[in-house]
Amino acid sequence: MDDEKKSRHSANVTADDVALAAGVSRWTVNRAFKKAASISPKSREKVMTAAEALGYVPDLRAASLASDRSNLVALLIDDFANPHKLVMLERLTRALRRKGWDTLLVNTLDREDAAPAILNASQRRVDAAILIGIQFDDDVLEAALRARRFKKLIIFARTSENPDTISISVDDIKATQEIAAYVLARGYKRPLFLAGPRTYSAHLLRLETFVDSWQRATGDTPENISVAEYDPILAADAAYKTLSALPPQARPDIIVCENDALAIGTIDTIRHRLGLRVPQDIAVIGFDDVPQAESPNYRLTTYRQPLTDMANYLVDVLESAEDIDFDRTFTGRLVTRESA
Amino acid sequence: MDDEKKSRHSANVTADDVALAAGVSRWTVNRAFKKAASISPKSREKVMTAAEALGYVPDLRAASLASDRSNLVALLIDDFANPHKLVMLERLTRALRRKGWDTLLVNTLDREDAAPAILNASQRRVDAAILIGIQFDDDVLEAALRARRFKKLIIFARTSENPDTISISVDDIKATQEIAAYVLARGYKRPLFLAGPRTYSAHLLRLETFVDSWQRATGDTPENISVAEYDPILAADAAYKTLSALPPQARPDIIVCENDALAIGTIDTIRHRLGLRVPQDIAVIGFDDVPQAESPNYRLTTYRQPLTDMANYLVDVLESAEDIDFDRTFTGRLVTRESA
DNA sequence: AATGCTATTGCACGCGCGTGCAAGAATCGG
DNA sequence: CCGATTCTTGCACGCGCGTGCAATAGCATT
Repeated sequence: MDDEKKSRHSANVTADDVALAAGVSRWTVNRAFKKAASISPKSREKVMTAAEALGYVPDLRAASLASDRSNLVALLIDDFANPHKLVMLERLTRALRRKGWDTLLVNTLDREDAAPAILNASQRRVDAAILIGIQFDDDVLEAALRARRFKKLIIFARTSENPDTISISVDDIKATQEIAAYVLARGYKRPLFLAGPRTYSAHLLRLETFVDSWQRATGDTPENISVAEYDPILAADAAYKTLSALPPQARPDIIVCENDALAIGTIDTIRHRLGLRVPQDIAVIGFDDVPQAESPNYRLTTYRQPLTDMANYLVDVLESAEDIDFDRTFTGRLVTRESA
Repeated sequence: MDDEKKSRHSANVTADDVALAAGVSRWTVNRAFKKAASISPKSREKVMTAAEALGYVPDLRAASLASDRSNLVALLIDDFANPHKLVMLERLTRALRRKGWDTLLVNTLDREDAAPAILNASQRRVDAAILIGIQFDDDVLEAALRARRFKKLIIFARTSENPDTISISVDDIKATQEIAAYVLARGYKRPLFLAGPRTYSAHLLRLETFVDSWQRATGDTPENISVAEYDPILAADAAYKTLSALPPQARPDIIVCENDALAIGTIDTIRHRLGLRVPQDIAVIGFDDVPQAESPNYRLTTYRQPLTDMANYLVDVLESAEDIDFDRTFTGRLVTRESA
């Protein structure tokens, strides 16, 4: 109709149009779209029908600009090899969306692009950044902190000693102690710990805790090996190399893996390349409880993190305004299946 | 300093502040941040140093609002079980970011929340929506189309007959014919096709093509079974049920799977639950070439989609303004390993 | 019917930047 | 050294909505 006023932009229907159609002011229109607004049921109804007819929905960019609150978080991820990340993405996006938050997915795998990507997210004025990657401690984390626009920087499912950071994770020490106790109780004698990259101190926690617990209980120091990435293929190779070099009587009777990705690669290797049985010849324990762990072909004993609770807590943290110390660890549980 | 004018909002440093510090106008400041802007090297430098000192970066929300171009795409995904999706996320986010696009991750797994989530993305005025899920044909796709704000609706790595949609995918027919020819050439006699959900017509393409090709070449009609989801666990169960019911001489000598997730579950079952060898007793072929396929434990023969090319093409589509028919299929290649 | 109170509504101003054009500065040939 | 070009720069106006307060309408009470 009046396409004069629609100057440059492709005739967007705006709150003004709806206001005109509904016979109210623009502000009433926008109020109709907020749940906790003071508006009479009548006018809300009028507005809504008019809006429906015109195909109007509020523009979140403008809302964000005006309110200085974007309801957007950046999800930084640098690990696309571990299927468990997919589970985390699902849980996080779901929990966030439930409370009206949107998720900007930022790929920081390529270290060159990581800093620009983070900067870019900050230019979208995200309200927080969530890290669910691996190698964040160094450059990436620093870049994220330097782009000082993140009101909150949350490390999810990993501990971090950085004080500028909110860490939401499972209690690794408690978890690993539980695993060690289980291994002991089941009568295993020669555990081997298969760890991920050793570069970052936080990653050593499970390894150290396991070694400590075992030493304390038995006096023996368990062997351990580590791989450069959390990759089942690398785990498979590392396990093969170690195990095939050992005479049968010197073989570990259980391999405790830092996570399920490593555990699955290990099981595959034990069976196919070494021709041994799991758990009869060598048992395996993982960590995370990925979907595959439940498969009849793995039946992996593993430690499940309460991801949903953690995600919900994360959203609570986002919503709360105070600037207190939000760090929190959760307790998961050992899921015992047939692999150990 | 002058915190009077910073009224409600937490003293954001804006282009005006930088302009003041650099002794230029606000417009010059913003020009300095666009690569293709007419600005003298001198003033750009002045602006940049001032910006650096003040910690200024342009606000993309405001830019988007003013220009009616968000440089944001919504990535709709409803499948978090297949690790291949993680690879797709990596490739897509990388290709997009390279050209200045950001990615909004929208979880449409929960059918209840799918429509609101899509609506919400449209309220962020994303420039396009990309679907990389599975069950999109019906409600979700319709919801996406109904939220008529997506300038482009792209179906990635899957064909779609919907005319309002841009489909970027691998040529399934060609690919499956190549697989069928390979199976034939390797001398297999009794193939079994393991398919995914049958609900959506597009998914039947590989199955139908394989059956057709095989019939044409041999006169025989291959058996086929299907599972309700692309889930290795379901595939494992289905394969077990079918194979264990068959006497050895009636067993298929090769199982052609609609994708790698199914193939991996199948291999696990053949080995562990049936105690048979791959490929000597039963060979297996997949589709996608997930990272696991390369593992020494699987060595899966599979069909690799040129994901990077496809992602780059997708970005090209986003950048081009014309409203032509962008549908395009790519040709991948059969990666032969030891599983078949 | 007047009064007092609360539930609704309207509005001025601002959020930070892009567009398109016009004014000003720099450059060049003769 | 001057007028003609070409670069740079500045600016009015608008993008669509939120905030906080003032104005108004609605309602029950006496």
